[in-house]
Amino acid sequence: MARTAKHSKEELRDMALTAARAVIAEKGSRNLNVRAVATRMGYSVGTMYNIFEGLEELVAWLNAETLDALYEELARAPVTGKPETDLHSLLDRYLDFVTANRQGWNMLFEERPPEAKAPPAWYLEKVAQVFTLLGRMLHPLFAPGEEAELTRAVHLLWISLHGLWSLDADDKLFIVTRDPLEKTAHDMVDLYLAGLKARKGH
Amino acid sequence: MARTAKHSKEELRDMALTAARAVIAEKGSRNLNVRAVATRMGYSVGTMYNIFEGLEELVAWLNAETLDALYEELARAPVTGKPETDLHSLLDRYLDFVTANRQGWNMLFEERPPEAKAPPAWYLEKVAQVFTLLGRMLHPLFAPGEEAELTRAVHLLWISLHGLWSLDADDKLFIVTRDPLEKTAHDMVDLYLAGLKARKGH
DNA sequence: ACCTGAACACCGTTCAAGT
DNA sequence: ACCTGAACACCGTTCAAGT
Repeated sequence: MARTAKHSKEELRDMALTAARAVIAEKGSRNLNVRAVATRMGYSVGTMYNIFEGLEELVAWLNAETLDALYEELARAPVTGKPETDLHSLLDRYLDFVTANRQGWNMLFEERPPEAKAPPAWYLEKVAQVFTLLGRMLHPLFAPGEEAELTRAVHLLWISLHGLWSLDADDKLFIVTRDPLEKTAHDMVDLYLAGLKARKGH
Repeated sequence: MARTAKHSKEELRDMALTAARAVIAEKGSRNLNVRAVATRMGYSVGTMYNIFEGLEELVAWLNAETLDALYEELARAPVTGKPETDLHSLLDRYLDFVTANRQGWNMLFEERPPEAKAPPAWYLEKVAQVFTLLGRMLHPLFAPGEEAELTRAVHLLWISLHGLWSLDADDKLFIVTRDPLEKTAHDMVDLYLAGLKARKGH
């Protein structure tokens, strides 16, 4: 029943990713499994292991696509040079993206390598890109030569927002507050801006 | 081979929780499973379902114990009335606890109910308790009648720290920064305090 | 009433066998 | 070379059968 290769490996990978997204859309990311993807793309289980090292790699590819889409969305945010304006409009794009890509977004947080395994270089790069965006927006709040402080501020803000995303992805935000995600995100940025400006005054 | 009940249901539950902690200590929380716990406590698989509704309930009990131990540790933090001092010493207890209870701590973040299922009342209470502690410490920074603002500040700070805990639990903190958890936590609190004081100045 | 353990329904992954 | 699908090694959970 074997067939001659009708598709290149890249095509097969795309087919698998498309099939995976369909499965997720239908049954949720928790019910994503190798057999369902294989069936949907019209191949057998074994072929999945020809395309990917295993399920984890398939998920990694999905997450890479999600991160790319996110960055594209964020990079379109305007930079006026006014940190308040810029950060809030960046945040709005973040929030729009999260709303529009619920399942994919949640899957980013479900990634849990079995053992402490270093993430691939491309992953680190994608994260660094987002940091660069934030850094550009916070830049006016810092004097020349304060690059270390700027970097630090970006990291702290990112970690804080991560707390918010992560609670939201787990549907646990309501345990902390009844306020909507959007309001909480903007409040958090405001508090950070206040703290950073106070620091500048020194 | 059935035996007459030598243990009450409470005793069985304690035995199961102890066995579970032993399994976790040996093989990690990801390798916790019903069969391993049953074997270690000297009972059969079926008995586990006599004690608990399922694996998830066992994990919930473990997490409840962890949260209790955490609160006991935190509640011993001194309250001098100086927010800077108090918050940082609270943070130190947090960090000590996390270091001393790695596995249990991580498990708190792995909890992922299959469907959006409301957490039990006791869970909400335990979280609210921690908020109360934080609120007591931030209290001096707010004028009388600003209770809503105080509550808001507590929530935002808690969410931010959650971002830090959650990255650390996933062994992903190093992606953001090479600074140790402790330093980042204290820096975050400092930035918050700066923001809150700036607000007060208005 | 309590406990057992075989059995069921799933998984991810492997691999000998087919074309 | 590529693909298949049975088989393996695990899981969580159930339940008829034992005491």
